[in-house]
Amino acid sequence: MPKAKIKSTLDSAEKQCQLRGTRLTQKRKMILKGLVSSKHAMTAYELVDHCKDEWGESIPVMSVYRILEFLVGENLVHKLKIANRYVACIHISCDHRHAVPQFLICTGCYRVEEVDVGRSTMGALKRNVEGAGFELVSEQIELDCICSSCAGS
Amino acid sequence: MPKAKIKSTLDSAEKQCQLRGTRLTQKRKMILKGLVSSKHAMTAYELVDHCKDEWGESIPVMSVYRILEFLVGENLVHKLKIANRYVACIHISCDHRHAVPQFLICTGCYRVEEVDVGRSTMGALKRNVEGAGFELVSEQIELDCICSSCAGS
DNA sequence: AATATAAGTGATATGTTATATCATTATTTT
DNA sequence: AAAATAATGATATAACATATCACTTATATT
Repeated sequence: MPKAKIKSTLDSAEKQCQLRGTRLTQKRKMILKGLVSSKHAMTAYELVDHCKDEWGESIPVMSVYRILEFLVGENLVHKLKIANRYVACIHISCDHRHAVPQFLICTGCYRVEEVDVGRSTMGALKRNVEGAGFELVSEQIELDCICSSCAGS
Repeated sequence: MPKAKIKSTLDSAEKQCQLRGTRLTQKRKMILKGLVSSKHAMTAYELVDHCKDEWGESIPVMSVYRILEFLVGENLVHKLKIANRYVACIHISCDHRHAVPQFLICTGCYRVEEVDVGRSTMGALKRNVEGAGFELVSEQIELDCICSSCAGS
C-alpha cells in the first residue's frame, strides 16, 4: 500500500474518531497503521513485534488487545474469529456505512480480502437464523480459503 | 436427547467407521457420546471434565484433541472455529451426504443449530471467493447469534 | 500361538491466544 | 491547580492447542 494512501486512511480514521468524540491516540494510530499497511491479518502478538521492529516501540500485549478492542468498536478494524487475527477495515477512507462484509482468509498466509455480501444472500442466511429462533449478533461472514499465491506453490 | 436416539446415533457412527475401515474405539465413542448428548458446543477441556464427571474416565486433553481430529475427519463432528468448540454432526443417523452447513452459535450458552445453506446462497458466496482469486477450503458458515433463551434473560 | 507391525493412547512439555486486576500516567473538566 | 476521567503499563494467569517421545493395545503375518 502506497505511503500516501496509508496516511490519508489514518487521517480519515482520526476524523471519524473526532466526530464521535473518541481519541485516536499515538499508540492506537500506530497499531492501526500496522494493520492498514498489511495485506495480512495479524495477531496481537505479531503487532507487538511489528511495533518493536518497525518503530522501536515496546507496547505490552495487554495494551494491544485493549487498543484492538477500541479500534473494533470504532469500526476501523475487524476481528477475524476463525483466525484469531485482526485486519483493518477497507472502508475507512470511504466514510459511508458499508454492507455486510465477507472475509476471504487465506489459511496459508492470512492474506485477507474483504468483499460485500449481497442483500439477498444475507437475507437467505438471516432467514435460516430466524427460522431456528436465533438472532444474529454479528453481521460478518468469514471463510477459510487459499489465495492464488499459496495455491500455486 | 433421548437415550435411545443417542445409542442409535452411536451405532450409526460405528457402522460408518467400519465401512471406511476406521475404528470407533471406546474412548472415541465416549467423546462422541459427550458431544451427541449435548445441545451445546464444547471445548476439548470441557470434554475432559465431562468424561471425568459423568463416567469417571480420566482422558488427557492431548488425547481428546487427537480424538476430535479423528472424529472431524470422519465427518462425525464439526469444529466451530469462531467459538473454539466442537459439536456432533446432526446428520450422523441419516447416512446421506449433507449440504453445506450453516451453524448458528449462541454466544451466551454455545447452543448450536445446524441448518443447510441453500445452493444459490452458497453459489453467491462462492462467486465472491472466486472473483477475488481465492479458493474455498472449508465449506462451512458460522454465525454468532443469541438463542431465544439467552435473548429472553 | 508367537512375532512383527501398525494404530491408538499416555505423559510431559511448551506454544499461542486472551483476560483479570491493580498501579501509573496523561488528558480533560471544573 | 485539583479533581475526575481516560489511557496505558506491569504482572499474573487463564484458556486453547500442538509437539514429541514412550507405552500399550489391536491387527496382520508367520
